[in-house]
Amino acid sequence: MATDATRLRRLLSEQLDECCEADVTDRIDELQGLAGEVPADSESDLTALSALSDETRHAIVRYLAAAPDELCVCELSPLLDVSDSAVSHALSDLHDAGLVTRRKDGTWRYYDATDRAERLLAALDETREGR
Amino acid sequence: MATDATRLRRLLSEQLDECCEADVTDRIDELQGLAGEVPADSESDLTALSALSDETRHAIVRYLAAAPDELCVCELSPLLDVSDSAVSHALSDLHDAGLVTRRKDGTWRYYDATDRAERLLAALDETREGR
DNA sequence: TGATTGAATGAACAAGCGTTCATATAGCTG
DNA sequence: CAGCTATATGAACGCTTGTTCATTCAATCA
Repeated sequence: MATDATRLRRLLSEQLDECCEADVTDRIDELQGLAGEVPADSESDLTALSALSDETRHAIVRYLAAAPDELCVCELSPLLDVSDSAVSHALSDLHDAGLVTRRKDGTWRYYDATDRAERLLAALDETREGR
Repeated sequence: MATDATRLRRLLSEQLDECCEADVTDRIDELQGLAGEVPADSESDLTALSALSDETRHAIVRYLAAAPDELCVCELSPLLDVSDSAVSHALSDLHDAGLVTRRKDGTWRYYDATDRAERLLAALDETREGR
């Protein structure tokens, strides 16, 4: 993290009527203390969000979450307007991101949305701006 | 959505012991009916997820959510190891995505995480794989 | 008003990413 | 085994996107 905090010092000088150097360093420490509350393993969070932010993958997860049971590639493909290969790639990415489960049954592979995926979709649905 | 469903027909022929053409079309209708349960305005969902999936923007929202009150650019910059300009760009994107609020106070602009942002972070935190 | 400063914006380049096409793998069936 | 079929995987091209640098806007104060 950058260490130049000249503007921050100026901000504090404004906020606090009387401001000594200790106040400034205290605030900096306080802010950096927030980093402790930020989860360390944010990488899996980023991959999950990134996976869900693509139109194709998002649609797949929506369908999997809406369906009462698991679906296979051949059921998803007709709904999606991209090639089977693209669906397969998308499902692999989603699986790696922990957003879908994968089950093998003969030549067919069945996929379903994970709890993590459903929680994220619920968060979106429940906070969507009314319009 | 693609209309070729030859594989789907084959799958159904396997699943159902006795399978007539009506069964196939019924299943197709059923699957396409799922589309109705998929939110129409998914564009704002995608922008929100995409905005949160970038490391810089994600960190900003984490800090804003962790801080007891709103923060300004000059308080975020020292924590982030990117230029002030990048922070400003990131905050604009987050604001457009509905993930942060913006308040003007003199020359300073204060930002805070929205409910939508906090719900998404909570969904991530509560479903993170234990490891 | 002119100077200074916090923040926003535009252009532009590099890096990342999603799709398609081609090929490979794995399971069934004869 | 040979052939077929459902997915998976790899390479590669084109588009998107995040950063930096430079500039502009906006607000305060002399």
